[in-house]
Amino acid sequence: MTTQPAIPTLEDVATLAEVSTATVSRAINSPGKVAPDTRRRVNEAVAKLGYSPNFGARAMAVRRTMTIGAIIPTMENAIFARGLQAFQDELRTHGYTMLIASSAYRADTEEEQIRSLVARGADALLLIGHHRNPDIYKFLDAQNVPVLVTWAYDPDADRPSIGFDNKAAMQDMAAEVIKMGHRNLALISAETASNDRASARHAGILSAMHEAGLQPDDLHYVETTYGIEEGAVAFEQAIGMMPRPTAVFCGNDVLAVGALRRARELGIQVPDDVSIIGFDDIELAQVAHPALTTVHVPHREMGRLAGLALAQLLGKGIALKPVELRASLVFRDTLAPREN
Amino acid sequence: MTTQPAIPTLEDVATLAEVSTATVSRAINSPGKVAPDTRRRVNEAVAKLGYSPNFGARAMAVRRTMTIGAIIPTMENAIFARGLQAFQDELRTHGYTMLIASSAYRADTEEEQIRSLVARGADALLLIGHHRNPDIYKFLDAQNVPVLVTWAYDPDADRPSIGFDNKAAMQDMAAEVIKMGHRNLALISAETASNDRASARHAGILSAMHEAGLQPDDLHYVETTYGIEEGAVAFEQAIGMMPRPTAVFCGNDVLAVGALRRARELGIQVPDDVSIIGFDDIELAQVAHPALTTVHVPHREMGRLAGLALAQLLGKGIALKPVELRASLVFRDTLAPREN
DNA sequence: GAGGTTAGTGTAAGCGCTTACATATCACTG
DNA sequence: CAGTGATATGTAAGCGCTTACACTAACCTC
Repeated sequence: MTTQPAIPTLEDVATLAEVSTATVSRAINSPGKVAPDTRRRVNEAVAKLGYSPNFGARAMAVRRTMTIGAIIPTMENAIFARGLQAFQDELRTHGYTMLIASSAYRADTEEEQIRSLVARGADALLLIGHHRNPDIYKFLDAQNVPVLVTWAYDPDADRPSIGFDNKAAMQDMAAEVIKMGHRNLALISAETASNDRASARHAGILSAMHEAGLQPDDLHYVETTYGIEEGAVAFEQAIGMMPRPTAVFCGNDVLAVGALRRARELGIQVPDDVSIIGFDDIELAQVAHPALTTVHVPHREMGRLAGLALAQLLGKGIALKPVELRASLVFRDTLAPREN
Repeated sequence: MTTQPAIPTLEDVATLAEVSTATVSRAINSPGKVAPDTRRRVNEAVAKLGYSPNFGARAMAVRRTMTIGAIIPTMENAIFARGLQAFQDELRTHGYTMLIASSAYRADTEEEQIRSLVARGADALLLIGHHRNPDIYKFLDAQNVPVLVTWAYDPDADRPSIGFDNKAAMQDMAAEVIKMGHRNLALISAETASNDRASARHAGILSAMHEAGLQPDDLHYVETTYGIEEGAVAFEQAIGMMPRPTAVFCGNDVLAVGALRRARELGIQVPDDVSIIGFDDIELAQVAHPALTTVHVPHREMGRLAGLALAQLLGKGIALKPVELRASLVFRDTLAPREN
């Protein structure tokens, strides 16, 4: 059994290139400060040894990582994928790297992930939604890690957010649905325990109902975990309630697609027998058949602006400012007026 | 303007708790070695200061990170999400953390990501597919970072893989399709340039055709980038070729769903006018209408086994062994016999 | 040709942590 | 009660890197 060859370090490179470690460091990080010939020798040594700088050591010496952490509730089902992609692309143009973690919609896991990303030296964090344990915000302050909230917008929260008003968006949609004559409504909501967007969307419907003079009790409410199958099960439950709903709101498109499928399986016509409304406007919404009526979220714009804001904060010290984006209603084929 | 409060370090905790840094370190990492009373004092100091250990410094001192890197081609569309989730879950039970990066199906980006994860101290790497620049494998050897390949299986490759035989799986499916009477075939393939799974699937179809006495020329071939819309466009192209194909294979379910949609838009009946076959069996496949006939990939099992293998390698020095899993055919509603 | 730049390089301290080793206590044991 | 072992803690070196500062040599400038 041969002994492991040691992993090459800066010093090994320096020895091989016959220069000091300082020069190697400079050759790598600011090539302009080094004579061309020296640079060449260093590069050759790097290549020959298969040298890779130790990120941890570097981070320790310069005291920043050029890394920004993002924690999203889920990686499945692409709800956050598009926005994150834009976020990452934007960061990249500014020289930052994104580190990503997912919390499975659990507050305790999210907290763990926050601590882990901070430990890994994230220079800043992107978080989804405002609501979380105040202790963790205190911790972030102690660690001096700035936080930007997205997928939500609340100018009054103590952390800046770049996003849209979930409640207002859903309220607009609900108002339209009510205007079309629907009176018996249902909502299949994602779990609201640690998801302030879900509660806001719920509140939006209630608010629209209130404006239209409907009673909160007129809304059948089913709460379920995330997933297509879960949406299907919830739909079956909702459609069985009395009086039977003529319009079923879903907290997100994934649940809506599940609902749509189950409706088909039950022989219930959409939108003739029942209307189904989603939220998010992910790609799935267009592919579904019939194509889903939903609330369009400006994923890419949100991600891009968030990346820009954070890069500018870190790079130029420009403070984070709340930015409100508009969600819009997308009417496709799953919503129809209620004939009376 | 107040000056930034310094970020608390081990030493700050030590001072506050009136012990040495060594004791704090022990109190945190092996509480059993520290007197209960001391431990309490340390914990209080940690909480009070909002202390978080510096991961980089720790990694440097212990020379490992308990972190495993995974690089997947894409985060959109959830193809890899389920497998990765299982991978992560398994790693977690062994005390490892997963770091994830996506390469957008680009070889150069993947190489960058590999270097970045290695720099960050990944103790091992999970990679999709065997094929990549030999230099990068050399680099990984120099850095002494073990690699496990997945989503593919090739016992003859010089790196161990845990996955399935893409060619054989697609060949099985193609044989069935041919047996059903289809003679005019088309394949909408993902880009094969840096995607050995895509080429293997292509090869599988050709192989089945060969067995059945068909000519390779009888397969219309369209290559496209990843995405639902891309699948739709490619389908329109494929269906216009002469002789008109009666069965269209797709390199993955995402392309297949796009094809399905375009077929509907063009008024082409599936499976009466044309059969459409996917690959992967992601959730989307069941939701599509008609439900997609596809090749089921054992995502979860693959992820779990990969995680286990890596954890055992790192923890107990158990060498990685290639493991072949079986992909299976799932017949749903988009494939029908060809009436002659 | 003395004085002043500038470019290129080296020396060494220090980033925050772990851990081998040394030391100090204390409770037994025979 | 000297000797032993267990338990708890401290001291200090070292992990791989960056960078302030110091130094040298070459090149101007007047």
